[in-house]
Amino acid sequence: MIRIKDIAKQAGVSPTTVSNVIHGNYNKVSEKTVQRIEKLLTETEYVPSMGAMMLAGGSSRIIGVLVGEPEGEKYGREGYAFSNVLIRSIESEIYKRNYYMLLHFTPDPEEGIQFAVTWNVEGLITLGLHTKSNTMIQVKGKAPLVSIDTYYEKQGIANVGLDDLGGGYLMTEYLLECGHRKIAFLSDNDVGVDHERWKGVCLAYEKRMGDTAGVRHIIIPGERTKRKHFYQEYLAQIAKAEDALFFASDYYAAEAVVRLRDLGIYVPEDISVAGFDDSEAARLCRPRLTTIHQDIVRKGKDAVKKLFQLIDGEPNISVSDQLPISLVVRDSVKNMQNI
Amino acid sequence: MIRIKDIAKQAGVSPTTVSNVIHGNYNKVSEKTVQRIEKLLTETEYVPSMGAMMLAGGSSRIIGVLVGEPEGEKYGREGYAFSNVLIRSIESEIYKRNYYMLLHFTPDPEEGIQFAVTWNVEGLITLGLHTKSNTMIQVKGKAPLVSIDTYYEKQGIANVGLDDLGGGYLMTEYLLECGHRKIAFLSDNDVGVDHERWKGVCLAYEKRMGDTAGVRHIIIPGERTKRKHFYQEYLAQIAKAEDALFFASDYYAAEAVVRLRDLGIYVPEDISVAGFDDSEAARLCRPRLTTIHQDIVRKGKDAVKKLFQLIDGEPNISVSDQLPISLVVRDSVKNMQNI
DNA sequence: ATGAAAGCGCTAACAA
DNA sequence: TTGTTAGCGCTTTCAT
Repeated sequence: MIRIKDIAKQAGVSPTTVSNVIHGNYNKVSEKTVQRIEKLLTETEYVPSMGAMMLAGGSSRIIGVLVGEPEGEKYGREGYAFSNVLIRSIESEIYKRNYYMLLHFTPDPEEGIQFAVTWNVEGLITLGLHTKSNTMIQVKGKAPLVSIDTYYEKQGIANVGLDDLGGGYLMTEYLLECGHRKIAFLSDNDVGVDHERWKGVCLAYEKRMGDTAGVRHIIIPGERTKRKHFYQEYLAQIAKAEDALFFASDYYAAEAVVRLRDLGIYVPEDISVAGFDDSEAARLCRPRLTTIHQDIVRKGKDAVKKLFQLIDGEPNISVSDQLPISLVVRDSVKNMQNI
Repeated sequence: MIRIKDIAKQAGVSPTTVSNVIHGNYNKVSEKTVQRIEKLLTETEYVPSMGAMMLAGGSSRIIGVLVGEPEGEKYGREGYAFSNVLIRSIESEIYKRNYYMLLHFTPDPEEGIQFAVTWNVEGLITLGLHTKSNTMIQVKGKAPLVSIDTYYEKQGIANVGLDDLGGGYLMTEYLLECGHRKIAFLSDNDVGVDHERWKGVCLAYEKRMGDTAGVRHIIIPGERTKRKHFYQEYLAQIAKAEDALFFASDYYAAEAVVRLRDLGIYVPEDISVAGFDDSEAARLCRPRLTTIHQDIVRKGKDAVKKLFQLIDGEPNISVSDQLPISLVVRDSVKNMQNI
């Protein structure tokens, strides 16, 4: 391993000068020395020792990314494609800034804090953690924190999320336009993101119909096999009672389309189905899913961007971003008006 | 931040003693002191400074995980569910051993090496990297390396993979049993994993039929929209020419089922389709996919296990592991014998 | 069983 | 513009 000291000796200068060149403090070093040292740096394939940097400078160049798994095996193991795209996007943005991503999966905030302190992370991004957990990390940890898709009572923690309420609203508005009156919103919980979407559903329905009598929220099991049993017991009667089923994710919607078909109920002829996310599942499903589009890659990018604004101490940072959503009309919702 | 020095002062001992307690060198410290110090350690919520450890001890407790993206947008963005499950499994195993996972996405071996050296990683796991890239990292990097799903000309680099050849063999054997004679194997490349699977196809076919005249390998585009165009142009005629289509992944198989249906070709009535992986897509597809099962979580676990065997310098480590596969019969392959 | 002291590679305050 | 120096928190030899 080649050290700054070695470079300094070869160049006949002091370590400080080399350090200055490395960090681009060109105003402190003469043109010539810069060139000479930079040449040596590449020739010798100098690589910094992060341990020493962490110790001496107090800067680790590490961004910790904490991923919770609130619902355990939610979506079955492979429904996590969502977080995978997000993680790729986040890592790519972090790396671009010459930082590194230390990734840990845990729902436990204490574990998260310890993780962050141990590595002296310069910032933290969390996803899939509860409101409380994020708050605890924010309070006890000293690193800047940006959460993704979390809602807070009082503003205060930086978050990048979605216009979830708007998504629920937009889809419901569309379903109503298509003539559907009995609408069920199905999700595996009623907090945070899904709660907002449900609020959007109610809002749109009430605006158009004057009340929320025709709409209901059905909580389905997050665990795959439990959900399967739930559907075996209730799906037929749910389908009978509703005009349209609006799911909180495309994955759930695609799965339901298949389960309905197994029951001899066809989408959209017998019942309409809508999803959320505009994921691959929506395009692969037949009928192709009408859904709400969101840009996951951008979510990751924006989270990293906001985190670095926080790290750089920029003023006037918006605490909470709500990325836009849009309606994607495909084939899973029947337009009753055209009949 | 509380340091060893602080603990030492409070306990009235030297830093050395505290360090010994932390590292479980109990033979060097008296029973009493151990207890007193351990109590202090938890009370004060002592957290080690990794920077100092890296610098002083030379051990980073970091495992680098390198993920390549050889095919760019292969599978569309969200088909990466596979690597997501793997990454979770790997991280969990690493963390259990009190190590940490630094994750970086890059197809470039040079970048990977620099990454590893910068952080002085104690070991490296790679997935989705080319044979050459892994070899380069092995040669130039000094950290132990375990690759996943890579094949090498000469043995030498530790790898955890699958019995891919066996998988191709098993499925083809089954397709033949079902009476299919014209079989196409479809994948987006012909190296490594997919090449082995194809070899298995040929082997099984030749064993049963005496030659490989009825079997062919079709390379489909890895990029989603290109694949779409490819199918628009050729899928109908491919379907006409074959009895069964055996895809290198469930994702591709599920997608093809849908595209075929769009063309009015029904699975399995008009043509049989088989997948590989036994992923969520296989269960969600209708008809449910007949496929080859593999245990991705175990793949991750085994890779980490092997890496630590390497790190610990254990003797007699198998260089290359091939995890078992099994045939999962569902509904996408028609049994012609029963008609 | 315990402690003193040197040093890992780097940064940053201060001097020159 | 360049150099000197004193740590950062920890491990590790070597004394005691």
